[in-house]
Amino acid sequence: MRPPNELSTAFRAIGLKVTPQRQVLFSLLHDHDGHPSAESIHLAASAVMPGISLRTVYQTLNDLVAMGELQQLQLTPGSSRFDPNVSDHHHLVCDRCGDVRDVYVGGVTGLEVQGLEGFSIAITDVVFRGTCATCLDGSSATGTRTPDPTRPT
Amino acid sequence: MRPPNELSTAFRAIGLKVTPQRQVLFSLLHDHDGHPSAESIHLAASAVMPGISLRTVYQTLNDLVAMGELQQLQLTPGSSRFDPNVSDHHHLVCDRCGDVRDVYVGGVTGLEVQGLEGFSIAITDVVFRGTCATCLDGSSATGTRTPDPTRPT
DNA sequence: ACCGTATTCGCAACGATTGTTGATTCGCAA
DNA sequence: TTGCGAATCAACAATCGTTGCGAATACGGT
Ligand SMILES: [Mn+2]
Ligand SMILES: [Mn+2]
Ligand SMILES: [Zn+2]
Ligand SMILES: [Zn+2]
Repeated sequence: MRPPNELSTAFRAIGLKVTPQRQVLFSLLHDHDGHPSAESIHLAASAVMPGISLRTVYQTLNDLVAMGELQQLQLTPGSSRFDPNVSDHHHLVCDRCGDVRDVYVGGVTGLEVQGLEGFSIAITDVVFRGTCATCLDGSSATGTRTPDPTRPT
Repeated sequence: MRPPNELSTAFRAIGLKVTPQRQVLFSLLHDHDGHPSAESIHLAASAVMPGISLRTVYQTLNDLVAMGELQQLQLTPGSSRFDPNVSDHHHLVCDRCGDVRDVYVGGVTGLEVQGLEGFSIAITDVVFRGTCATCLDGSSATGTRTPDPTRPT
């Protein structure tokens, strides 16, 4: 994501106004290297600007995604994750704790794809799923993912 | 996914019962090469067995996923897609119509990953996003994806 | 055939996200 | 500086996909 001042210009350029709420979000997202959900962004924003509504957070996130300043990720069931890093990178997803981390991958353009049949590829997403270092250590301690309570115990 | 008779044996082996509803689902999923949602599976099942509940469909899909007979995919916001193809393959996702197709990819194990830092990779998912042949042809005709009605027009 | 237990089904409830509406505020171009 | 349209908020309602719950029913090992 570009820095707050450039985002302000970009917003005005397409007829969107630069409000205090949006500035808070610009700033929060700009120096954030994680993959927060809308809810957690709202929480962080509320600390800086009490009273900011979740509705407004969603609105601005949607705007930023539409402008290509923010990436929206669907890596797990449940809520979307938003990624201020729009450079060419990929993701590690921990099965245990749900953590998402950036990873840089070489050789993506060299993948041999069979069966394209006229499909025109715009972007390639690589997702590595497994277990993060933290969850490997205390091998059953720190995980925060809940088990399936579907079946009787 | 394995054929219905083998699934029946596998279900009984872990203490799950083989009901008519489940047999219908086994059969429907076995010879299905697409990536249906729970809803569309329920629709197809209802044609064969009127009255089968969506709840039961979800239940059995979850069982099959837990057994590794079915893959659950989160490719887009919205509903999960279920994939009876559990062989080593990857996916094409059309941005316009939402269609999902199988694709076989070589060179996945040769990807150079930087920044693993102790992360242990179990599986690698590659998702190619772009435009399918059908949507490229009638270039604005066949797409069935709805635009964002978020902002005033 | 019997019985314990898994399953089914319908409905309620859930989490995430968006729609609405009206009153109020505010950004910003002219 | 002023005026207009956009944005916010509050307060809900609604939607979608999925799961929880409980009473009735049906598998299947014996
Ligand atoms: Mn990222
Ligand atoms: Mn597939
Ligand atoms: Zn972890
Ligand atoms: Zn298409």
